[in-house]
Amino acid sequence: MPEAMEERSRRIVETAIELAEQGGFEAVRLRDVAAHSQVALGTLYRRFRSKEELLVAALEFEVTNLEQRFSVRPPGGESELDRVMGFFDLVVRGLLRRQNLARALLKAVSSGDPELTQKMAAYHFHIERMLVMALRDDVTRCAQGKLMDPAPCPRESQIAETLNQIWYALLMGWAGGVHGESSMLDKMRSSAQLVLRGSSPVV
Amino acid sequence: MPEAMEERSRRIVETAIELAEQGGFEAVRLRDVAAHSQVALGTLYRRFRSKEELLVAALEFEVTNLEQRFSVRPPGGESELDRVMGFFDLVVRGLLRRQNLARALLKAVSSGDPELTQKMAAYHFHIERMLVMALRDDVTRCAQGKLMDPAPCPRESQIAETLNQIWYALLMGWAGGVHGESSMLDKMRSSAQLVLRGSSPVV
DNA sequence: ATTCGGGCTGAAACGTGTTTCAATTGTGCC
DNA sequence: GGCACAATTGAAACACGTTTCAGCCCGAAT
Repeated sequence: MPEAMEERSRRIVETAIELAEQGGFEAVRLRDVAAHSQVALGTLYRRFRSKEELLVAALEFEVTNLEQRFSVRPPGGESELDRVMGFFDLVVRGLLRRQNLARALLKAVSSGDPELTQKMAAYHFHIERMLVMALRDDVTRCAQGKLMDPAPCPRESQIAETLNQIWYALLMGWAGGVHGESSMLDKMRSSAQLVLRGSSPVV
Repeated sequence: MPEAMEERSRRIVETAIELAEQGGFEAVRLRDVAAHSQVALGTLYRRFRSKEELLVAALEFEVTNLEQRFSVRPPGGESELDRVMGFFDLVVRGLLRRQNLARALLKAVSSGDPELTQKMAAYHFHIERMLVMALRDDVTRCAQGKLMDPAPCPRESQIAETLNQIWYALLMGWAGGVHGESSMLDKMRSSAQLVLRGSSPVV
């Protein structure tokens, strides 16, 4: 997780992740988090303004993780569609490994708290960056596997943004039990197909 | 407020809507709702299992409302894009009139509660039905302005589902303050353009 | 070493969603 | 009328996010 994070805060976030893995959003009881991370409740609240903010910090953590995996084994494939879907496959594998955590983070994200807007924007930025790279089949790295800014062209931005929106909605549906992971991927594939066809450079 | 709703329940939902209009999600304090609707807290909980369920009932109410407006003044326009955007304009006008309510309902919807899955599916069904009608430029009504099942073809279903997903994600962004209503509509338009281009029958 | 200030602690308190329960009320049935 | 049964009530209690506060600790400045 992100560069500058002090020991204590890190312990808190890690505890939150553990608890969320085990029992989801409700299992992240802040009293427990504080106790488990050997910190007073007041301290926890000094670092994180709310339960949601804590979980969003956990999300940052996990997104860094995803970027790592993405950069190590970038999705290959012949077509843009295949590569984009390769990315979503990667994400789903991560989700399935820790469903409780995933649902907890989604719930935190969708709390609608305007205080978290900025962090959410950053999150979307990361996802869209990976989508652009998958589109291009070109994963440019910096040091330590950190990803570079791909400087997307308008078409790429538009596609990535749209795919990200669709993906977000599908995740929400998955979290609520509307559909399972395979049907989620199916829907994503057909939507992506639509979007990519619609964006193909004028022939 | 669908057909069968008993007096007491209706009063409760209406109170919830009032309070949400005035102060958003947090202002809907169930004790207050109960008091305002002249009902004991226990009664409220007999009818609605949770705050979220109550607000989702309010959403049903509002969707019926929207369908009414939709059916009275269906969005016109030359192209599929124009008509679809006409629908979203309609929705946005409704949102803006009562932003607090809108945000409250969105928050309730995105609680991720699996108990609400069914109601959410119903909600999406209604939205997608209107989208299909907008695509066709053919709003078929039953009695009392109730909408008929348009029996969408696969292409229509696919488009409507995808547009609905994008719309949902944009709404969430709006609720969180990521973008204002005009930029939300802009984004919706460009995404819709993409989707519709991609779905145009093979030329 | 002393002092200062900020963060930490422990514990209590508050607000609100949710649950529980005994007593009451209303309603259909005999 | 009297009865059974379910819904309603009022009030209390519980759980957990959040706030508050008095006292303590520790490192920096003097």
